[in-house]
Amino acid sequence: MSEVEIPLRDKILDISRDLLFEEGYKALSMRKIARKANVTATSIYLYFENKDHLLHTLIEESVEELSVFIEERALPQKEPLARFEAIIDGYVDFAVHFPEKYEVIYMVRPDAMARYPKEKFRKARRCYELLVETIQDGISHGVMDVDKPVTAAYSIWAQLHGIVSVVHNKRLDSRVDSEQFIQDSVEHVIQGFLTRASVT
Amino acid sequence: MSEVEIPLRDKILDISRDLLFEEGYKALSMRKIARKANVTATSIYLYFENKDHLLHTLIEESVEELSVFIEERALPQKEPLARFEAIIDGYVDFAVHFPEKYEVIYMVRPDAMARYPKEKFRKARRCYELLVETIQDGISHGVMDVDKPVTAAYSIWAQLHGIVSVVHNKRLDSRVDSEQFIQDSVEHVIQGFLTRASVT
DNA sequence: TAGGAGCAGTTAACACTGTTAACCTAATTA
DNA sequence: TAATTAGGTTAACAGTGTTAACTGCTCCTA
Repeated sequence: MSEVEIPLRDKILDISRDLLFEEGYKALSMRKIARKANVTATSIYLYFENKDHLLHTLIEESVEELSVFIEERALPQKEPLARFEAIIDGYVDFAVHFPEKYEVIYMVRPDAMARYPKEKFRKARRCYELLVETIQDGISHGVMDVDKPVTAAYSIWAQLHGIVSVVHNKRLDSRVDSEQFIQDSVEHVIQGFLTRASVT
Repeated sequence: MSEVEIPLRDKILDISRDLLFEEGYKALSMRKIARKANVTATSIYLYFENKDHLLHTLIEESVEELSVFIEERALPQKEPLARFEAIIDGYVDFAVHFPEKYEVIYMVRPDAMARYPKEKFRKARRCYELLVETIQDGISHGVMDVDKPVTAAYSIWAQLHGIVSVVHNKRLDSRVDSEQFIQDSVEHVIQGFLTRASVT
């Protein structure tokens, strides 16, 4: 078919991600994926235990990419404030530039996640722990004002996800520019955790 | 069967909500609902156009209850700060005390929502607008420090939802007490929007 | 060079899903 | 009494995830 033969496993993942993003979770079926890959549905089971595992693999892939994306931006920054901002910007930038990958992470509901191996969560935690450490650093440098870094980190992820969701789901007031909305919101999130002294 | 004959429509809604909460979205089927109601699957179609509409009704019901719950606590408060706290506490209390109703609101994914009539969103907006107004009030009273109330309100919902989700999905570190976590987080959310002068 | 192992895919089938069309029956109304 | 309607049923259709059993085909070894 194509010039370069893509291994079927990767082809299935690509097709699944596209279908998931375009038609949503409900419309995703093994047979539809197979049809797009010019293959029988049963062939998918040669590479994935079942539909859930296929989705988990997709999630895991995206989480890994998001983690790398954030770390690439954050780790070079040595100042706690700069690193803090880099983490947040990294998260939002990833969501804006790769919506189909970002959405996958949150698209599949926890009920399908029931069998999701606990250990896999660790990967998602890598960035979370980086954020916690950065906040702790910020506190000792006197630039951040937070009581409980662990709680604050949770709140920040939730806040960012909320901002991104509003834009992705097009729930924004039509008069509001989405670029501007994101920029303002992110700025607000950041400022909410700084000491008064360090506000620019 | 039962002493008091519950109308079938209500019975279907109750059974659906329970099944949805206990077994998740994926496991919810028309036939299973019908079986629990001692009725045929097709009977459900006498009261609901299809499965999506049944779920939409469930969501709408919960959104309405949440709105009433919040308004009951917030409207009596006339001071902007007290009302601000009442809205936030109301939201979290509802989520903690009626998890099966709260979860329904976020359980069904936007792809099933595609056909969800735009007008229905207004109801969800009632409390959102109350929050915006309260923030604006707080600003003019000099107790709140927010640039864009509209954006801030979005952020607050997202933040609260994130906090609640972590607890509901039992993703919390086993050493962390969930009651304490909620209390600390909420406090942190609130403090993030106050002027330094008004911090207790 | 023959034969077996194993890879990569297939076909056929099972039990289950949402949904529709056609039908029945008992109560209410004209 | 006759007609209509409300509230349910049965049977069927197309589509779903998943399994067991099969087919070619390539490669390694005796």
